[in-house]
Order: sequence, then structure tokens, then C-alpha cells
Amino acid sequence: MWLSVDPRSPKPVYQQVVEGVKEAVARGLVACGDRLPPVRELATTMTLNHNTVARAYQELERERVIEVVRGRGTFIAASGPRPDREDRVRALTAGMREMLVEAHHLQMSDDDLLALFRATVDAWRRERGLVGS
Amino acid sequence: MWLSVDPRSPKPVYQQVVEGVKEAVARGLVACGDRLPPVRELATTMTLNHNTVARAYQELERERVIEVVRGRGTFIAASGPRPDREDRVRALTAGMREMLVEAHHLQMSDDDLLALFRATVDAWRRERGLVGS
Amino acid sequence: MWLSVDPRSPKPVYQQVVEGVKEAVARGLVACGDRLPPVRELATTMTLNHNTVARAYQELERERVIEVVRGRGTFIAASGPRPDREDRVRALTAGMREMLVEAHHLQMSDDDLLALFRATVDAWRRERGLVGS
Amino acid sequence: MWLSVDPRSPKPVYQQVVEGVKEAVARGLVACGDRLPPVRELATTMTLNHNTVARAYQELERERVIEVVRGRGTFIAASGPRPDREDRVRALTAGMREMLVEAHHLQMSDDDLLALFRATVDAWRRERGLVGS
DNA sequence: GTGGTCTAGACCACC
DNA sequence: GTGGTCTAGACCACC
Repeated sequence: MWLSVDPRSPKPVYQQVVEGVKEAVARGLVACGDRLPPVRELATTMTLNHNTVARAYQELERERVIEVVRGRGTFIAASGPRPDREDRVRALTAGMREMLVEAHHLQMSDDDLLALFRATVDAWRRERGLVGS
Repeated sequence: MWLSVDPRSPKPVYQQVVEGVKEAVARGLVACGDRLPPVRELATTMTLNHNTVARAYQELERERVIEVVRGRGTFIAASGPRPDREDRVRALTAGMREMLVEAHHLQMSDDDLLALFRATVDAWRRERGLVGS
Repeated sequence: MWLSVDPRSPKPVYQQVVEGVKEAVARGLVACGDRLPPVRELATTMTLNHNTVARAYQELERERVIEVVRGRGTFIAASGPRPDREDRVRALTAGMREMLVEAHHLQMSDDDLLALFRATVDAWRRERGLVGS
Repeated sequence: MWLSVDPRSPKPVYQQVVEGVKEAVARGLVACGDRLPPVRELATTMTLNHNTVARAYQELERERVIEVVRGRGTFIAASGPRPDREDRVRALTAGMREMLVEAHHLQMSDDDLLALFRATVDAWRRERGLVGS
């Protein structure tokens, strides 16, 4: 299974599920049209309550990552434009600024951070590449 | 004042204070040896509960960003190596991976994200430059 | 075919069928006496469960939009007065009030909403007009 | 209290709470900055579970109708632009088209419906007017 | 005190 | 079988 959750993390469990699914999509582990496990089945598999999984699925549907087909199941949606795209790009930039602050306190220069970012992107690409091959 | 807090933000107030101080340091607005306002004074100025400010100062001390000198006050610490540096760099990398996932769902390519990162670094440098001049 | 259904819609499928038939009547695409396809045939055509179609037909019969003649088939009914007319007009008014609330939150004035309503009626009339010509 | 819920309604309870608050805002019964009752207090008052009220508040926050101030309470937000405005206006238009279909089956002409709409807007305005006087 | 999260278990509509 | 809703009751972070 391409999904795991750490109950000790400060991050809410339902949100870890949300991010796990989004990461699987971004990695190409699941693709448009693929079926997700039923709420209660995933709950059992991951020893979570079905409400927790249901909440994650609802959030994913709201973000248009998945589509719920009544009585039949839940599927990965086609990717499309988001109405709140600008807000989210702004949040991305804000996150980058926080990283610059953090880097300073770790005595990394801006260029060190940029290098780390490039390295992380490369590692990400290599991992994705493994999927396709 | 180089510090501000948004009570409506989902980010805990004490953490906003922590990050605000760390950002001021990174920007060069305050430097090693500068004195911070006493807990109660800062609390009054920013209309916060003094417990909130105290908690922020404790966290900043734990991170060795500030030093509390009993009976004298609180001061910006000299920057030095951190014992938990590796953990924090790992956290930074994890954050970058989250950004890659988010970018995918905003239909930005890895290169788009890298470009945004470079642009953000440049903007940050320009702002810092203004301080020094 | 003048009927289509979106399985991903939050609206129940059987209700989409009900509304689809009622819309076709309102548009003049089908008229009193026209025959509807048998339940199983419509189910096959639209790749729906026959139970779903049957439920829609039952609802349409209850609303006296269609008439089921045993052994002969299903037909569009003559329009006539409804016993529950008052309830349904009340429901219509309630829906309009909900629209007024929604409009407020979209920063549309009552007059904006009225204008939108008028435009929608005009568009509807134009579409109907195309049918008659 | 300007809020009530019908447990027999097919509409989910949490959604009735959401709409109740939005209606109160649209009616001017509550205004920007007003405090809402705490989750558990409202739950007790309305004999609902606190989870149900919490869910309603979360939905209202997501729609930017209210703002949650950590540890202090929940307040009516200033009205501002919504990122999903277009989608919602489209939904409004779709609702109007459904009303046109329904009107046909109630043997109301388009003009009858328009008149009903105008009357409903007028009634709404009169009710709002009472608040200010 | 304030809202947020989670499990447990029941019930429901829809397909 | 499928997801959605609700109550009950516990625990938690934050202010």
C-alpha cells in the first residue's frame, strides 16, 4: 500500500491521509480513474476509524483530487484548474520565505538552500522515474 | 516595531512570535546582543496574554536564538552550530517535498516551482539589501 | 436522446432522471401522449441500474408527469392541476429566499439577482423558441 | 435566538446550521465582529452534538463567513470576494432553470414565476427593513 | 474556556 | 456495498 500514517505526528491523521493520497497522485502511483479503497476498508487496513477516513475523502473531493460516484466508490479525478489557485501559490511563496528564515538560523546561505532545493527536486524526479520504468 | 501577529491565522500565536523574532534576525533587523522587550511589556504592546509571549521566549531560548540573563533581560544570541541541525535540515527537505506535491496539484512543473523558488530568494535578497543600505 | 445523467453529481441519479424528463416536458421536447422507453431499455441505454430508472418512473407517476398503462407502456400525462400545488409553490418561494441569502454572500444586491433571474428566463425562452421553429 | 433546526428535514443538520448563520448575516441580524456562541454552548442550546456544531463552524470558516480566533471564540467575518464566486453564480443560474421547469409543471408561466420572484424579493426587503427600524 | 480531533457504534440514502 | 451523518464521550493544543 502506498499510504501510511504516523499517529504520533502532530499533523492530524485525516490530513496525513489527504497528503498521502495527493503525494501518490503526484508520484504517479495512482492515476486518473483509479479506484480508491472503500472508506471502511481503508479504515480497517490502516486501523483508523471510518469517520477519519471519510473526512479525508471529503477533503480530497473538495480539493477535486478525487471524485465520489454515489454507491459505486471513489476514484482519482482528472486534474484541472482550481478556483483558489492564486491563494495556494501565495501560500507556497510564504512557505519558501519561512524556509529562508530557517536556513539562516541553520547557518545555510541562500545559495546553500537553493542547492538543497535543486537536489531535492532531482531526487524527487529520480524517484518518479523509477515508477515509469 | 518589527513584529506583528495575526490572531485569525491558523498558526498558533506563540509560534508567530517565535517566527517573527527569527525572521527579524534573518533580515538583520536585530543583531547579536540586542535586547528584547520584557515579556510583560511585549505582551502589553501587542495585546497578547503574557503567557503566550513567555512561551514564545522559552521556545526561542530552547532554539538558542535568544539568551535570558537573569535579572538583566533577554538578548539576541550569537549564532552558532545547533545540536539538532541534521533533524532540522531533514525537516526542510520534507517541506520541499510537500511543495513538490502541492505544485503538481496546482499544475506547476518542477521547473516552474524551481523558478518560483529562485524568484522568492531574489525578492528576499533585495529586501535584505534595503536594510543594509 | 434528450436525457443525460452525471454519475459524479451530488444529486441522486434517480432524481436526475426525474428532472431530466420534467425538463424535456417543459421544453416541449416531449408532449402529452408520447411514449417513454421501457424501464429496462432506458436503463441499458444510459448504463444505469434498472432499479434506479424504476424509482424515477415511480416518482414521475406520483407527480402525475407520466402515466403507466399496464401492459401498454409509459406515457407523458396531460398537464393538469396538482393536489399539492400550494406546498410546491411554497417550496419554490423557499428556494428563492435561499438564493437571496446566497446572493448576499456573493455580494450581489437583490437587484443584481433579479437581473440575473430575468436574464435566465430570457435565455430559457430563447432556447424554447428554437424548438418550436 | 435567530437559529433553528428541523431534525426531520432531509437537509443535514450541520448544513441547516450553516445556512441559518448565513441567513442571519444576510438579514442583518448579526454583523461583522459579532461573536457566535461557543461550539459546546450552541450544541447544548440546540440539543445537538458538539461535533455537529463544530462541523458547521468549520464549513462557515471555510466559506469565510466567520473567523475563528484561537482560544477566544468565533466571530462574524467581514464580507469579501470569494475565490469560487463564478462557480457559485453558475450554480445560482442552474437553480433558476430548475425553478423554470418546476413552474411549468405547476402551470405557472415564466411571467408568473418572475412575478413570484419579485414578490419574494419585496417581502425579503420588507423583513430586512424591520430590523433597521 | 475555546475549538479541533479521534474512536465507537448506530442509522440512513443511494445504487 | 458505498459514502454520509449523527450522537456520545474522550483527549488535546492553545489562550
